[in-house]
Amino acid sequence: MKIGELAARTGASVRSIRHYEEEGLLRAERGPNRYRDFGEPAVERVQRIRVLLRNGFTIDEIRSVAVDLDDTNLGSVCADVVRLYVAKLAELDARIAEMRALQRRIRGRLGEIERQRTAT
Amino acid sequence: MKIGELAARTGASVRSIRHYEEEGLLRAERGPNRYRDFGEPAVERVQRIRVLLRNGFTIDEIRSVAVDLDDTNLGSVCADVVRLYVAKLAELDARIAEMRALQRRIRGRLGEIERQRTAT
DNA sequence: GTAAACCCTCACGCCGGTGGCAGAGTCAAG
DNA sequence: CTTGACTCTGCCACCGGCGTGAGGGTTTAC
Repeated sequence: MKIGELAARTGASVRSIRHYEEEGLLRAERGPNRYRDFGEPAVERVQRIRVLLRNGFTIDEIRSVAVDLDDTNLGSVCADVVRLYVAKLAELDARIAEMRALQRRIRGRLGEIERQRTAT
Repeated sequence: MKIGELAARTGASVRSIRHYEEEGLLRAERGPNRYRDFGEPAVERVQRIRVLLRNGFTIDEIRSVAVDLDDTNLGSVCADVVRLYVAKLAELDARIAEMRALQRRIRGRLGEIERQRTAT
């Protein structure tokens, strides 16, 4: 499929997809007209890349776990990848805890505002 | 306190703190020697700014809820602030759910790697 | 056969910093 | 009274993950 279709099906912008390819996270065939041609698995691959990006992985880190982006090729990861995963799990724990605390603060604040609005 | 101490106590860089002040998130007295002079509450204020930044608020948004950064001055927020808070709560919900799903995926992957390592 | 829609590359801009540098003032200790 | 650590303003440049636009080629639909 061409880049526009991949963009539409993943929610990523065309620009982002080109960026992922430039950065080596994604591979594309090229026809005689230099257009990128992506296979079906690229859809899930892009979605997974975006989930990782939203949650604290950098492009470089994603490249290092690239083998895990497809469901083929399971196995054959090095100790570095394992260490990265373990570190990211801890990071995610911390971020989740922080977000929860922030939610509590905001909810508390909204409650106060509501009480103030009602109590007059 | 002077900017260096505030930086040390909050973990923010001196540069960042100047940036927050320029952006109007933070106020500082100035002595006769143009040095910034922060009060004790600035410590918590900077920490709160950083929590918000890490969790999806932009500088502009933080400025708009600036009145809520201190524990004084509660009350007198406009409807825009309430809308922002409500939207951010939903965003945080989504982000937390996604992070949990990602954790599950990573844990699953780590489990597979472990099984593979053990089963040979 | 032409207009719209798509694709290409190149290259600059944004945000929330972070760093560095210059040139200068200030403060505390020896 | 000097030395070193700190502070000030102002500027320029970098990062990542894109957005945006220029200037061009290709494909598709009428």
